[in-house]
Amino acid sequence: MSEGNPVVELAKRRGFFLQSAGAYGGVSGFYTFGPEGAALKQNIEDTWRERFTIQEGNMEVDAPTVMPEPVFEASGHLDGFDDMLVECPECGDSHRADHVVEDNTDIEDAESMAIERVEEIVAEYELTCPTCGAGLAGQAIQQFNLMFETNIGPGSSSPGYLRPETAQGIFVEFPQLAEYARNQLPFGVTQIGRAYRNEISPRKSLLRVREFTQAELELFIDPEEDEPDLESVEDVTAPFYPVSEQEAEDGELIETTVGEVFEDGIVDDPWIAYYLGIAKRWYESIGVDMDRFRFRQHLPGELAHYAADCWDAEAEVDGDWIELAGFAYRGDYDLSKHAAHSDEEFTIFKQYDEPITVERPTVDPDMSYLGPEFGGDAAAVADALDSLAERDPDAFRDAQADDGVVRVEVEGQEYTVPIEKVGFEIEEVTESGEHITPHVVEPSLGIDRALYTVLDHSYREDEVDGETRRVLELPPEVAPRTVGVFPLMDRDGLAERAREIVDRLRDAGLAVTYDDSGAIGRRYRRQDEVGTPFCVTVDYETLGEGDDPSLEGTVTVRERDTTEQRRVAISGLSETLTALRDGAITFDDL
RNA sequence: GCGCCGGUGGUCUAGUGGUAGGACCUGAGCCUUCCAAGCUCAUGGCCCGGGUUCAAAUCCCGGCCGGCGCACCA
Repeated sequence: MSEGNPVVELAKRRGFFLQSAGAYGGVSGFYTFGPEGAALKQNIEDTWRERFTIQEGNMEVDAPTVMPEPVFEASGHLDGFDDMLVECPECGDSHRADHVVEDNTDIEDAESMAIERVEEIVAEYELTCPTCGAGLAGQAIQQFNLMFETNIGPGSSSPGYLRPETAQGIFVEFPQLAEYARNQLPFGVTQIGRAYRNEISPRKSLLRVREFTQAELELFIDPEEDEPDLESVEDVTAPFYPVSEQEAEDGELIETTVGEVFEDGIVDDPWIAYYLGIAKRWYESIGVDMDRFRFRQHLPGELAHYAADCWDAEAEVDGDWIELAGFAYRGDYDLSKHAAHSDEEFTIFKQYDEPITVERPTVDPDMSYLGPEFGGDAAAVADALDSLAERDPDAFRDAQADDGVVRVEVEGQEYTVPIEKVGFEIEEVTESGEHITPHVVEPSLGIDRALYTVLDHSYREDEVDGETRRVLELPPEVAPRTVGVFPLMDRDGLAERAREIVDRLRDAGLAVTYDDSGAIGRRYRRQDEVGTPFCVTVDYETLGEGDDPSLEGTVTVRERDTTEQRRVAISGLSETLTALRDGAITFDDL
């Protein structure tokens, strides 16, 4: 992934990705996908959509990348994404100031404190640099927010942020999305889109960037009722790296099935297990090497505070394990947050099997009395009576026996209401169900990292007659183009015939490239480098002018990985290539 | 953000205080009946700004970008 890496060199040279705005010196952490990369990325997204949206019966949305500030107040990103950095005056190292405080004092949750307060604490406790031990008192703490900030409309009265994850765009629309799902759990909502994080130090090519594409599924479930179809993935095998192995001296990967890890309690939640199985199949299908892939459980310290359990999909790239995806059980954290901060309900009405009858204390205050008596506070008094009835119905019974008045407190002031003006009753009501806040299961994937991993894992170098042959062994389904069409030579009508074939194949919906420049071998090599799985060559036999007249109307189809060739009739060529691309047949079936 | 190292055509690189050469790639032509063959020609470059100097791509300073290490990665 670093400079001098042959995969990065190839990616730049052949148009997979390049650093953006190079004409202006470049900008760190932003990449442009070139023609090959954009096609590859689109194909990867299409297969994800097929697997996680269509096959799962979920619905896809497309939310804005800019959201107003309250959304991120509710989600916790406004505070949680704010880092406090303090720089050591001696050694120059920067550290998280809140971590320094929490690690060296009894103070907890320094993260949520004001900057000034943390500065005071650092001075009070005479805290020192974790690296060199120099005193940090008096050092200014710098605020660094990972979110890109902007303004919505003129002026700065309406701040907005570029979303740091796509998920919030789904959560905030939950009330309407539940309606679209006819208020039936479970339902899943997917989104593929850009997210933005103003990283301090982007590194390692496409693996750590400031703008990236996420593919996320938010599955809303009833935690008491809904279960995944685990049977459909129980035989999927994958390497698992649970906490116990990570903490062991000689911990190792456990190669086993999804069914087993769930049975053994290694993966606690059935939904997480289910999506690990789905995701493993998908990563394999797009060309991630399963010998360099694993599912790693989050260590206790890594877990977000609301997450019961979390697993990452990881791939080995250049000797490092990088995170490709996270699978988290988020509980009702997200929906509860938005319910608390917004004016909407983020619940689903869940019907009981049988309606139940309950006794419920109610009040129906006489507003024609309360109004004149309490003026502007009348409504608040009525509310207070209402909640008192729910909380402590005995207060009303006592009032009847006692002095005949009910006492409530509104903003510190006591009000007394005659019991006969309260309208207190114990009602028998029939309830057919209750409002529940669904729990969220979230598989969240990084598309750019998947793309980079696929490039890295599919790259191969062969020696052929002393020459290096570079090949991207991309699965046909995701390759930027499915087929290259060449005339054996650019004369004698071969090129014209080849162009006719290009048109036919494109009409059939295939991604085709045409090339008649230079020797045929060079053209094969060009396609090898960008991962085109098949090449079609028009030769003299095609025209009926070769040694074997029976081959008229046929072309050679060459397979990238073996460089073997088979003759195929032009009449069935588009069907054959489509079947090869979709995996309906293999090259050996020809 | 800190430290060290670096930045020459699309890619990989040589090089000097007097404005640059190669290889590959790419394009045109010739040749060529299946895996980067050959010949001819052509396109294309010293990261940006400032300083020193008669003269800077070269030396110095700053910036930008990259690699590595540290920190960060909710």
